[in-house]
Formats: sequence, structure tokens, C-alpha cells
Amino acid sequence: MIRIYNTLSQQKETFQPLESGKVRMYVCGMTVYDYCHLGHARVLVAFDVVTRYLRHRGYDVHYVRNITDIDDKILRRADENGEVYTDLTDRMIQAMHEDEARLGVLAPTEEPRATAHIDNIIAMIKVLISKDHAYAAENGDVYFAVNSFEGYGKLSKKKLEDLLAGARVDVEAAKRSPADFALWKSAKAGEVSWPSPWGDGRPGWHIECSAMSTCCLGNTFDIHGGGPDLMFPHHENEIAQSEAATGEEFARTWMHAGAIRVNKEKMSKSLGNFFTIREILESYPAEVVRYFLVSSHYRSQVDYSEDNLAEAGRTLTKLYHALRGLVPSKSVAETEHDRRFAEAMDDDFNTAGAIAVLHAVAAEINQHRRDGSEQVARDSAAVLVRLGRILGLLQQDPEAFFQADTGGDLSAEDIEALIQARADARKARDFAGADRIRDELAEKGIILDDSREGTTWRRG
RNA sequence: GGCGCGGUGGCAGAGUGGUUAUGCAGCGGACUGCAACUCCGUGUACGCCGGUUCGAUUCCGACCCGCGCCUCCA
Repeated sequence: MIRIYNTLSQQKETFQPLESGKVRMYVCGMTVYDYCHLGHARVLVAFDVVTRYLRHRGYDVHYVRNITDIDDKILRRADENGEVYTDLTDRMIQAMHEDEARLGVLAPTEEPRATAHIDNIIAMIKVLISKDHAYAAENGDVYFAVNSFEGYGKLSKKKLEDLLAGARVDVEAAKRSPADFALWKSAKAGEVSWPSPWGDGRPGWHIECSAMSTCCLGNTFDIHGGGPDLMFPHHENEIAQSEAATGEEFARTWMHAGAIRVNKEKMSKSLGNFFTIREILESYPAEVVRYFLVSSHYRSQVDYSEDNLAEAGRTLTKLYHALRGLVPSKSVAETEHDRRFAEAMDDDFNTAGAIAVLHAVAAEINQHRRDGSEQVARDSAAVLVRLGRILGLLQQDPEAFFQADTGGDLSAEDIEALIQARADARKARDFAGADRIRDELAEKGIILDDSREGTTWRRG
């Protein structure tokens, strides 16, 4: 029995998909005008883990994550760059796919693009107008009439009058109410546009998600996810549009990831303190970044700092050490560890609790190896790799993890040669000479591990 | 101002009405030529004040502090 925290009800609920054995999930993806940052990585990894676990539990997961490839920010950026906006979006989409792959994020089942769904968007707007939930204004824009939808605010727990009192909403003369939002934006001369019954223009931000999600998954689906700052207004507006248009319940469970902070300050575009994924991957192995993200609960706020990443690196290194030089058994029956792992994950995807199980398995492997029970250790190793896969961790060959080229000035061959020289010195009981070589390597970030079978090395 | 979330040992981070989270770091020991790795051992942790209870870090209430959203942002 899986329990998931639902933002709508503000509590954990037993997960019961609409159709037995199937899960339909939609997650708001990227607006592709810039490289993905750590906040995107968090959402990507969080829902990747959700997908992997649900599949592990036997569900057929239909995971849809959209790409917003038309929007004001995209047009502005393309204009600044002096390029056609599709060149910008093509480039950013490719970069996003590279970043995802490096972080071990599996591709979603479907990745619809807004520009490929203009017809659906227009159709939905037509329905909304016909049901008096939307109106075409004199300036050529079409707005959603917030007052026409009774449940407005049910996700973010906001009251319409409070929103209006806030008065930070754009005062746009053409709107009937300041809280109304654009479904269709009329194009200014020379802007990219699509023809519509209300004149040439482009879709508003929120409507594309309503159109794409219901198109790919049906009027009602199981899970809708996204970043923490999308809850309002984006998700609130999606609910209003979709339920007003279809007259049916939209997403049943709403999941929101926690925010990323940088040195105790919120990471955001406006503060300018954001790190792109590729920037971070210059300093840390991708799997370490993933481990860092997965080591705390997806809903909690995490603080990105050098100390925290370094600690994640040390911890992951320890897990890989347990696997080093060991060939996992082919197939191993379910163990108590699997049961405890599932127990943690069943409880709203408690990855921190699940990782504690990984450490227990690693300790068991090390104990068996010490006892010389190689076969039992191999069985445990199989369990560790099996559980790690559900979190998207520990799937590399340990040596590949330890020796990944991080741009140091020593090649693997150089290192092997020095290790041989040190072995010779040790054999001749020239320990001072041997230690000199080890120190020299240590200065370049190479750590040696001696064992009965010989010496292995890693980049530390 | 409105709405929401949170305060756990040196740090990171789960969880629970009464017996171990886990990891990193530290300390002691084993192993080692010495280290590293690993193993064994090691820490009167639950913001403050009341209440409920035989018993609360865990439930309830007040308070203090931090954070997020309310505007484009994952």
C-alpha cells in the first residue's frame, strides 16, 4: 500500500490509481530558454524516482512531461541572441536531454511540446468561452474568468478576495477581474503567431498544460507534479481551466517538490544565485549530485553547499567500496532488506529511509567479505545493486565511478605505472620510497587502497 | 497582511506515545610496514512554556525563531 502526500488535501493518502495497475502522471517540465538549473534537477530526479518505484511495484506508468517551447521569455532571449526562437529551443532541449541523461533520469513516456498542441489549446479555449468561463477582450487577448470557477484557490488555499486585496496582480484594463489570466495572447506586429478565432497570437502559459495533460492522459488522471513555485498560480490555473472545460475532476493527487536553497538563501532566477546542472557537473560527478538530491525527502527544502555535496561524495564512495571487486550474484530472492526498503518507499517515497537500508546492506557485504564468505557477499551485492537501481544509484561499475576522469593531469596509465613502482619499492622494503610515491599521488588527488589482491586507486 | 511549511545530537537527515534511524565528522581499538579501505566500540538529540497521559521529541494549545507562496521562476 503506497501512501502519497497530496497538496490538495494536505495529507498523505492511500494511492489508488483510477485504473488498476496503471498510473497516469503529468509533470510540468521546462520552459526551454536557458540551461536547466539545480531546481529543475530536483524535480526531474524526484519524479524519476517516483516513476522508477511505481514501476518496481508493478504499475504500468504513463509519464508525461511537457516542454514549453513558446513563451515570452523564449522570444525575448532569442531576440537578445539575434536568432530564430526555434534555434534557441532546439539547442536548449538538446542540452536538457544531455543533463537528464547524465543525472540518470529516465526519459518520460511522452514529451509533448506546446507548439505541437496549438489546435488542442484553441479547442479548449473555445469550449471555455462557450461555457462562459472565458472571454475575448478588446485587446485581442482571451482571458479566463476566475470568478466563474467556484473552486478557484482550492490547491493553494487562497481566497479570491485575498488575492485581489494583494493588488500585486497586473492591472490590465481589458480584464474583468485583476485575477483573470490570459489563455491566448494576441501577437504584436512581427511576433511569432498562430491563427485563431480571436486573431493571430500565441497560447498563454497555463492553458498548454491543461491541453497537453488531458490530451495525453484523459480528463482525469492520477498524479500531477511540479516544482514548489508552480503551485500558484500555474497549477491553480490549470485546475480551473481543465475542470471548467471538462466538467470533470482534473488530477487526483498533486505532488510538489521542495525548494533548493543555496547557502541558506532561496535559489531563484530573480536573485540570480542559481547554478545550472552543467555548471555543477564540472565540480561533482553526476551520481554524487543525484545522491545529494535523493538523500533527503523530495518535499523538504534542501540546501546546496560545497560541504553538503562533498559529504554526499564521501557517502556514495563508501557504498561503492562495498561493491568494489565483487561480482553480484545473478538472481537473489527477496530479502528482509527489500521489505524494509519498500516500507520506506511506500511511505510517500521516503528515499532517506530507503538509503539507510542501502547502508545496512553495504555493511553486511563488508562483514561477509571480512569473514571470507564471498558467495554471501555476492548475494548481498546483488541486493544492493537491485535496490540502488530503484533510486537510480549504484549502477556503474565501481572502478568506473572511482576512476572517472575529472580532468586531472595524470592518466590512468601514469597512475598504474607509479603504483607498480611503489609495489617494487615495497617489495624491496624501501618504505620511504614507497610512501613518497603515495604522497605524490595523494597530492594529485589519487588515493591508494591496498588489499591482499593488490593495490587499487581512486580519484578523491 | 493572507495562506502554507518547518525547528532532531558538531553537521546532514529519517522517524516514533515507552527499547538502534542512517550517513559524514570526532574519539578508542582491530587490521596495515605506515596509511587508505573495512570491522568492532563510542555521544544523557529532539526550539520554549503549559496541557493530556502511568509515560511525550512524538498528541493538544500558546509562544519564539526560520522558511516558502501571494509577481516571471522548478
